[in-house]
This record gives sequence, structure tokens and C-alpha cells, in this order.
Amino acid sequence: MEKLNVLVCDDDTAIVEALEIYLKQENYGVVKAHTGTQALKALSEQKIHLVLLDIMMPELDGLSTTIKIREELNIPIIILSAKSEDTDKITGLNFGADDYVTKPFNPLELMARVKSQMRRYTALGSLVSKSGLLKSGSLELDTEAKELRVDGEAIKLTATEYGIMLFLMKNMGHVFSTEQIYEHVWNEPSYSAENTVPVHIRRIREKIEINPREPKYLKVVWGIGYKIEKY
Amino acid sequence: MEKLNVLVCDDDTAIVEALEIYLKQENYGVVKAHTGTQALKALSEQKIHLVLLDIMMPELDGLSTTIKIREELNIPIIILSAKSEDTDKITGLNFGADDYVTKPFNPLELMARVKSQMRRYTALGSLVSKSGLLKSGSLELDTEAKELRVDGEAIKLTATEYGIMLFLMKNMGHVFSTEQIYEHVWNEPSYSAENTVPVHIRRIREKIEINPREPKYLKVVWGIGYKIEKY
DNA sequence: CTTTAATCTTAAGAAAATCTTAAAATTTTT
DNA sequence: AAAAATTTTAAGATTTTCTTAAGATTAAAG
Repeated sequence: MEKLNVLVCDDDTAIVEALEIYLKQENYGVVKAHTGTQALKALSEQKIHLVLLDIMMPELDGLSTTIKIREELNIPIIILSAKSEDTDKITGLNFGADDYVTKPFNPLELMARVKSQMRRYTALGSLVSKSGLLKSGSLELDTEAKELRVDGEAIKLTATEYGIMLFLMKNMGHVFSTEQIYEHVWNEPSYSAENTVPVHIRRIREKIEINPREPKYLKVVWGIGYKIEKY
Repeated sequence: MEKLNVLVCDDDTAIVEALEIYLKQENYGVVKAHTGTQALKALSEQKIHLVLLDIMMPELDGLSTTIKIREELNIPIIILSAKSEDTDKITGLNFGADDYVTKPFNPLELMARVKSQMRRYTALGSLVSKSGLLKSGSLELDTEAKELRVDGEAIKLTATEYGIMLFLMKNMGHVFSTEQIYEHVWNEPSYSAENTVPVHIRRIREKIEINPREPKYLKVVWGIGYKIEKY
């Protein structure tokens, strides 16, 4: 069973770290952020299954962040806040949050709520990104059908190949080292310097590139890593 | 659009009736119960989409009821209670409730929470659909007659087979894991790695595919799941 | 310009994971 | 009680994944 990742976003470092401890105890992966912008970036780069979001943050506040997340993703969001007035609760929930906990909170209660949301989440498998289509030129990744299309033609990918393409296409143009690719796609903390990522890269190239020797989409950056070229 | 039904269960008649008014305003169908036993009975007899459950009830209390419901169904449960101690909250959520609201509550907040749970529930459009015809090429699922047709020819499906086809065809083109299929079609919270979904898939293929070895409609995506191909 | 070291590409085969299928056991319905 | 439907079990087929290792390419140094 794959690990479930929780994104914790709060400008108060102490809270983030405390939550990290509790979440890790429950065997969740933890991704930390301190601003709404950071949170959105993390969401686009990594597979996140639930978001714990502070409402009072500098830069981009929690509610705006919630709205932005909802435009893209359908994952559970639990709002954390010092405000406890009813009106705020309603606002949070109606903006697309799934639950609302007021500070100071009992960490165990929060864990119970996380678990509750995760149960629903894994049950419905709603880990589906809404748009469903990631594009670069005539390269399209359909996250619903879990297939890749080149010039409209469907190409079968294996689960790992799909995972790599999903990661790279979500972050189109950004170069990632083999270690980074491995850690994100396999969702494991380390990569023991094996050759498995390059092998998968080659496989994908064979499937999607006209001439795998001179890749048009899946490019290497010598000494650094791989990326999907933006078109 | 089919109406979504809420089961309200509280021994306090006044509360049930108040909630009924609010829920009807939001266009939910309301089913009333005053004991846990009545609630269970209602659940087995009618299509209920969410449960509001008082924790302090004579006969069969709210938590025990929650457990019993969870053994059978995977619908959202919101616990209502006068107790507001943390320990109770935790207990409620861990027993399978999805949310917890303490009395006295603001009805608007409760409505927001109901809406929030319903949003998740209906996210995949998994249960609500206008009865009619779902089509993919020469494959037609008639949800009124509850029958499947291939090239106009009616094919008999068993209840389970029909359920699987309904789910997959409602979400045509979308790939689902066996776990997801199981949880949706059986409406149960977990699927303990058994083989029953693949067996049903095979049965369906035998009935609808010309060559079950090379399915045209019910396709596998290796390592990920199954889907109905869009035509 | 040549050499060297680092990095990437490619191939092939072994191991692991996943899917298919058949048949028997169980449960439910008729 | 019989029939039908569903679930479990388990073996075989297939596909995918990983590892190894050799060859090719690139960047940098002499």
C-alpha cells in the first residue's frame, strides 16, 4: 500500500513541526509549507492526498488557497484556524474545504479527522485531477484514461511509465534528477543509485519519440536530469 | 437530478423536525428516525445518502449505530451530540463517522457540513444519474430497463455485473482500480485484496466481448485498473 | 586535438508483480 | 431442494520491473 501524503501549511513553524510528528506516527508522509504559494507549488509537484491549511497566513491566505486548490484538485482540505465564529466555519466549508478545526486543537482529534477524510478519500478514489489533460504540443497525458496520446494516437504506458510522465508533465519544463524522479514517482525516501529511472526513460522514449536518439519531448540535461520540453 | 436523501435520527422530536425544515430548504429528501434500530431499518429499506445521528439515544446509542452502519454501508455519517469533550469526538470519528457537531449547533453550520459531505459523495457522480441510456459505440446500458445491449441485442447481466457496468459506464473512459470498483459497486469501505472483481470482469467480458481475450469494450490498464473504452 | 572521466543509452535476461482463467465452495434466491 | 449467483482458491500466462553490464556520448583537462 502506497503511503498517503499530507501537506501541512501554516506560517507557524512550531505547529507544522508538531503536526509532522503526529502525522508520521500515523504513518502518513508529510510535506511542509509555510505560505499558500508554497502549498500550491507542492501540490503541483507531488502526490498529496490531504491538505491541512491554516487560514491566517501572509501572502496568500487559507481561503484563497482553498479556492485555488479546488480549481485543480478534488482532495480533502481541512482548515485550521484560531477564529471560531460560526460564520467563518461556514465560509470555509462552502469554499470547498471538507472540515474545519479551531485552534487550539487536540492533536488526537485532528488525527481522527484526518483519518476520517482519508477513509472517504481512498474509498472514492477521487484522486483524480479535474481537468484530466496535460499537454505539451501534440503530446497529451489523459489522467482519466491513464493514457498518453501523441498526435492524437493513444499509447499504452505501464503504471511506472505513467507515473513518470505524470510527474514530469505536471512540472513541464522543469528538470529533475533521477533521484528526484525516483523519490516522487515511487514515493520512497531514497534511491540507491541504480539505473532503473534511465531504463524507464528509454522505454518511454521508444514509445513516444519518433527518433529516440533525438528526443523531441523527453529531453536529457547532461549531468542534471530529465524534463519534458514545453511546446 | 435525483434527490439526495438524508436520514435524521434523534430521540428529540423537536430537533428532528427543525432539521427537516432546514434540509428541505436545501432540497434534500428527509427520512426520520428516533432510535438506532429505526435508523438501521430505514437504511436497509431506502436509498439514503447521508446520516445525521444523535449520540445519546435510548435502545441503541449513536456510536453503536455508527458501527453497525459501517459494517454495511459506506455513506457519510455526521454525529450530533451534546457532549463536547474531545475524547468523545475522537471515538465518534474513529468508529467511522465522517464528522461531528456538538449541540447546540448553528443549523447553518450543520447545513454547510452536510453539503460538504455530499459534495465528496457525489463527486464522481457515482450514484446520481438520470435514468436513460449510457452508450459507447454499439454497447448500450439501459438504466431504465436495467439491461445491456450489444449491437441491439439484449444481454442478461446479474445484479453485480450490472452494478459494475453501471459504475464503469457512468464514468466511461476513466480507469478504476479493483479496489475502487469494489468499494463503489458493493458500497463497502474496504476490499481485502480478493479476486472477486476480476472474476466478475471476466464474466462480463464473456458476455459482451466477441473475443474476451482481446476486449473491445472492457479494457484493462496494467498495474492500474479497468475501464470502458469510449467510442 | 586527444585523452580521460563522468554520464547517459541500450540490450538482455531474471525476478517480481499482475492479470486471466477454471473450478470448487459458499451464499442467496427461486 | 434445486438453481443461480457470488466468492474464494489456486495455478498458469502474461506483462512489467529491476539489475547488470557493455557501449556511446559528452564535458573537461591536458
